Amino acid sequence: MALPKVGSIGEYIREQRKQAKISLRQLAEAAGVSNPYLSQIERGLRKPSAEILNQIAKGLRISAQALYVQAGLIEDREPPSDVITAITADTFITERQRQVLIDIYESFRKENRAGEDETSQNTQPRRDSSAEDELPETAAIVTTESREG
Amino acid sequence: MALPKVGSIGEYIREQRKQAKISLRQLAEAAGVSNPYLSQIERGLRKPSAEILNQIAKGLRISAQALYVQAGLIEDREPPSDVITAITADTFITERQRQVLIDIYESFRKENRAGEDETSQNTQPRRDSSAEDELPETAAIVTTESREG
DNA sequence: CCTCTCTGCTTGCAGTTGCAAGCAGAGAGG
DNA sequence: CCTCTCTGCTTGCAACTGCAAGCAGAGAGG
Repeated sequence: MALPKVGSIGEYIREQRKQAKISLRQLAEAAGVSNPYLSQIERGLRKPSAEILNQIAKGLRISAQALYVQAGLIEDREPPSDVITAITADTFITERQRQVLIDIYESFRKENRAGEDETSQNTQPRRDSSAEDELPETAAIVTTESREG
Repeated sequence: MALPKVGSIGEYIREQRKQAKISLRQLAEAAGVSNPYLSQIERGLRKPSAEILNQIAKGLRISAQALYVQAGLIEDREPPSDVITAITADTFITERQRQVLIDIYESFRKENRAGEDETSQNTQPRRDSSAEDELPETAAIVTTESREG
């Protein structure tokens, strides 16, 4: 772990804690680490072990993975969409059906990407509700494609 | 990190080293850790940090992730083989879209189950070709459901 | 016999990790 | 004013981590 990373894991933790609106002591207790130590970690004075990071993640209710990434323990691997992988590997449906499912899935993601671009200009992203509004149109498009295909 | 896990990380490392047919000193050098320390790790006398595990993984030419899993730092994320599980866990699409995909997937499987019952009476299962014949009907049914839903 | 090289391990130690005890400041309530 | 509770931080210290120096055994070659 390079020193720059350690500095940023502390900042990251403090940032997450502030977002969660809890005090240092509250997080320390929730995480099961001492509050002075947590303070030192946040200020970059100490380099916590993976186990401590795990505990802090639990206290913050975020994934330990996220903290490991910030701490430089692992690389940030954007998982290739598990859905596509799963569909591709699935043996219970035919190749044609797999392709249909993948097309639908990608169509959904494309719509959500477009939806996110639009909502990013609003005050708050309204992800679920905007997707619900768009869903009927999406299904119609997919249906048309299936018939032509 | 529970103690049992530490014990097994050492055994795992020794095992991998034996498979690679290199001596403890050779691995230590390749990994950039001291050989006495590596010896202690292999025998479970010391609990190495994630950074040391990273170095050892490099020396062994295996993924650090594998060692982290053995050490209990992260969970072994088997890529979900189940399409439903993958869809459920996907954060790129909305809950509603997830449900739609799951419904389609289950519909496909249901049709394939019926198709398999018919083809099982034949000499050889002709899964792909029979599925292609059935696909137009399947798509029509799905389309109807989507519009009604 | 010897020396040399390799093997894995022992041991002492410096630096690091994580904690307990406690400090100082801010705010609330009597 | 006081006490109390909360806040984040300081500090001393025990235990741990990782290393350097070195040991002992095995095998090879002269």
